[in-house]
Amino acid sequence: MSDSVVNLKQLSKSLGLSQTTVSRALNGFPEVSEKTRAKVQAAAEKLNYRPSPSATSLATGKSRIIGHVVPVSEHRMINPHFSDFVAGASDAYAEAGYDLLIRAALPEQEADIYRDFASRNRVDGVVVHGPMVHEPRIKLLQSIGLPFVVHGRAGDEEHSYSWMDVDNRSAFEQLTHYLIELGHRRIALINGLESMNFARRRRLGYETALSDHKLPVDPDLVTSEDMNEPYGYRSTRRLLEASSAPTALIYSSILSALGGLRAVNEMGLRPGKDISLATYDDRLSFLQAGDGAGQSSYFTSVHSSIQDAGRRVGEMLISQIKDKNSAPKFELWKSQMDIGKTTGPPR
Amino acid sequence: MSDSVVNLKQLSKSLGLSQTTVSRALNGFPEVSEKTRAKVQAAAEKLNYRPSPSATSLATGKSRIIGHVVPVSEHRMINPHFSDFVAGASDAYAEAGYDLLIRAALPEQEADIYRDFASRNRVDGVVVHGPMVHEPRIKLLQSIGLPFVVHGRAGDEEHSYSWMDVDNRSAFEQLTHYLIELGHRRIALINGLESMNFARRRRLGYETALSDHKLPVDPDLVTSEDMNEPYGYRSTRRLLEASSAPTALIYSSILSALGGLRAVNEMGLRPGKDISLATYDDRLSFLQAGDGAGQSSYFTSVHSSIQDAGRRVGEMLISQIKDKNSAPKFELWKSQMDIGKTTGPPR
DNA sequence: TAGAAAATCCAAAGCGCTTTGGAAAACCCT
DNA sequence: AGGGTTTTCCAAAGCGCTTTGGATTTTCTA
Repeated sequence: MSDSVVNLKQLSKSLGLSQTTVSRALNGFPEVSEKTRAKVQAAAEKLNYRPSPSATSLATGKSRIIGHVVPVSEHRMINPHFSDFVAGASDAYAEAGYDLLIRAALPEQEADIYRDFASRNRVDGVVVHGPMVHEPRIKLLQSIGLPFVVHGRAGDEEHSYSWMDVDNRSAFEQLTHYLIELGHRRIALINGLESMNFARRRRLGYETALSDHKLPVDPDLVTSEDMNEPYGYRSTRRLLEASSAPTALIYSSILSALGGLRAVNEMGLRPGKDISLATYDDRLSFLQAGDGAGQSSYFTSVHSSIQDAGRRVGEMLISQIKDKNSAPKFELWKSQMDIGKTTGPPR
Repeated sequence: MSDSVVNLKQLSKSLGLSQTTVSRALNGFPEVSEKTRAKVQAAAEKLNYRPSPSATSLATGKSRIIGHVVPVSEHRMINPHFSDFVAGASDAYAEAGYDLLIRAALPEQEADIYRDFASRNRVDGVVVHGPMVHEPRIKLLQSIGLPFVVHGRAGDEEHSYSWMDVDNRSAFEQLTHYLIELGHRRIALINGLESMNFARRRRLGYETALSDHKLPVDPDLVTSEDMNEPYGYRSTRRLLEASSAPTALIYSSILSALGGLRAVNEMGLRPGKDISLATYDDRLSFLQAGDGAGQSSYFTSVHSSIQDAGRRVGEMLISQIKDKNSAPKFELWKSQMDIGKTTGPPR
């Protein structure tokens, strides 16, 4: 309760012990008897002792901080998926006694920031967000020697670093497959930016399903942009107003799906009847029903919680930091399919 | 380019100067000649010198980190407005050489975290998010002596601390007023949690407008919950299916407005014709059109960019940290009204 | 019970920076 | 040129922790 600030020296003086012993007692070293350890812990509690992070960090070379650099594009668009991911990650960090540090950066500054992070150990490790098909950050971080876990995967060398990803390819294959079986022949894909690896994999899955059914791949039915609501609206309108409109649309994000839904409604089309909509769903918390109780979702979707992903990536990174020279770990999550009300046989 | 790590000692040895002089040269102290300062800076650049944050922090007692504690509710719902706010704030921080630290916490842990932050100066200041009507954090932070800026305001004592807020009350008064002038008599308010101060002010504005026009305030037309999409959907359906349904609805967030739109569409009502929808709009980046070019918005709304707010709050906090005993500063932003396509005279 | 082994503790040296309190050098004026 | 300023620099003492290398005490073994 007391807000007085005690440091190690004062604490050990009050105990009549050396700083060494007190430090060791508190940090669980074996060369201190359980009796004194208990005494020390009690005193620390009572005097409200909290070690200074900067002093600890200076002495150990560890900061107990995980870095996230968030790429700020020219449009200052912040990826809303980021907040859910971070919620999960910071949860894992808090449990392990780590803090989360964020630095906003233009893409071209990112490399320099990593160097800065590492050279003066401001952070003990970083999470790499949004890996591209060609991902220079991975080699950079490896050469710097800064521990990292990638959320997603880069296009190549999947075994030289740790990552956690969902099976985007099979998710989209499954979704497309389902629509084809319903009878759809012209299916559009409102994809994310295909410089991103996840988007490329999704497209691959989509095309695989089409090919499997001997259906043509029409490039006019695929769009690729930053996944937000207006993009979903805009591209849906454009596609549906074209001469040979698709009968089904697959969205790479529920945000663009919401935009698509708005467009469809505005055009007087009934989802699931006149037009079919399906989407990938990151289970963004602010779009989820609060109760969560078994009510089936509105959109037909494949889903996987990005918040859970954040937590898992955080855990993986921390365990990697603790055991520095452990082998890279990979985790590939399957996403769940969920039939909602927005799909049906074509008219 | 070189990844070698040089510290002050090595740098000063290579220059044939003392650590004192080099440190002073780099930190812009006047007691060093411009000639040596230039020499020092050149060498620092060449050797890629970066001061160690923990050492600096230990020596100065300043961490150059701003703390944000994000309250994690039981539902693990992360406020999506948070990501945009943080984008703006971290931008301001980056400019001033500060980093942003996030710690996830259950509401009951928050006080302890502030104490922890301050006692060992892990952070130099904090941003207080989501102030309640009664806000214990303010007194706590004042007693601890940790600099802070509130995003929003608490209900009382507005002059003892720094804050930045939008004029929620007049914004909602204006919106309600507009709907009344269009001819609406039964107007619903889909509000945020009214334990939050901003929601209370919004309701006040809404009620003021009604009273000004001698219209009754019907508690059945007001709902109060966490602002997300499903909430908007659910409450809209419920309200519109009731015996004496409103002809217009005002939403406290564009997320619930999107939910409301979904409900309305599903019921076969045309927004702006059969039913009027208006909303407060935080200009969340992922709902904004990428081009931004003068296209009028879809929703009738009052708006103010929460990202800009984040940047401003960040700036205010940093200036307060730099000038510790400056008087509290307040900023009240007016929000802009924008007539969209979702409102019209009642049927 | 003596001697060795194990358990327990400590003084002091860092970690990499800032800053105090001077000292030395350079400059300025009459 | 001599005195006082002003400028320029430095040695060393912290900041609050961890950790090395011993010293001291206790426990165990025969």
